[in-house]
Amino acid sequence: MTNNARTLRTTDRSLPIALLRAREKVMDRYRPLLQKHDLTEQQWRVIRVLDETPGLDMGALSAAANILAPSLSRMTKSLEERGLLAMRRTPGDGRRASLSLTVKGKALIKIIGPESAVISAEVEARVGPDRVRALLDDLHALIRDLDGLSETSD
Amino acid sequence: MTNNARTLRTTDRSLPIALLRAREKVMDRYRPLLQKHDLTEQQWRVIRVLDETPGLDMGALSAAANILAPSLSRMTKSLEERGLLAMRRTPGDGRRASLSLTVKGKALIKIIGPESAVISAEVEARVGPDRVRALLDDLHALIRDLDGLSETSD
DNA sequence: TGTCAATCCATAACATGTTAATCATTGTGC
DNA sequence: GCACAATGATTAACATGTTATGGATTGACA
Repeated sequence: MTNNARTLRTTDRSLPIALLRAREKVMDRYRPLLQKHDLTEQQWRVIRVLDETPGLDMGALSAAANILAPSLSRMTKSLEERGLLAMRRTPGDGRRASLSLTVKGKALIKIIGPESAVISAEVEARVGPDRVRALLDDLHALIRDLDGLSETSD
Repeated sequence: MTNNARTLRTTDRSLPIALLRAREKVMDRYRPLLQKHDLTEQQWRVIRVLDETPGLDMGALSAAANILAPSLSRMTKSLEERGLLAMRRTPGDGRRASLSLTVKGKALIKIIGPESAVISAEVEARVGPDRVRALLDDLHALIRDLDGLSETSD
């Protein structure tokens, strides 16, 4: 190996890689469900967020669903064509768009939601509910601690 | 909202979403470095893994770097063209490929590795070394617990 | 009120994610 | 030795990630 232990970390102890692998392992459980309904995980995220908070604009939705604006533009277009969400210009501001689920979109939530909850319960049962809770808290704490992109201490 | 608390989880308490957001926050710190060297994070992962374990075949590299085989095929082709890695057919088995870094690839590790370690140290300082360690352990435990794709308990 | 920067969104271009299908090579059973 | 399944890698096709750029609307301000 080119490097030694004092410089580059082993991939095994790399935080980004561990987070990626953990996420993939979890998502593997949900993928069959989403596939059954012809949804990508990103599309499902958009729909869920819009269910939680209808009327969001692209910027807010992008932040809430963790999807970059260019991807979101493409996605909303296709989801609109599928009749799952509606997009209209804001009355006051012609630049801004207001997004919300259609009846069909809300119906999808009602169908997939419970099935998704079953999978979540399975994961919790396997990992342990308390450990899942603790992990969620730790992750949110990590996010808080890293907030502010370039505020290094020096 | 269409759902209630007993069915679909709030995006805030969704494990996949939390893992995604945490990962993005961490990666934001590394992105400028990689960009400076014209590498994507995936390319960097491939290079690191090959540094750790030279001679891997596509399947093993795919698993170790968490990159699906089709993506990896494209990437190795481009990385080979850039002179960073070398690929040759296995003597014994004409299907299999053996991948390893070139001198130029190893040189890249020597340059980026220390800079990457600095960023890791910054992240640790911000989050707390013990908490990072605990989080890594928890993530690996999660991965272990979820191993085996469809082994539900019923 | 006309100019100009700022804001919000969309598009472009290329890399990767994802599933399905294909191709080449190897192993198996007969 | 030959058909045939199995294996490892690639290709195809479409969706998303990512940065840079463009277009339209708005807001500030002289």
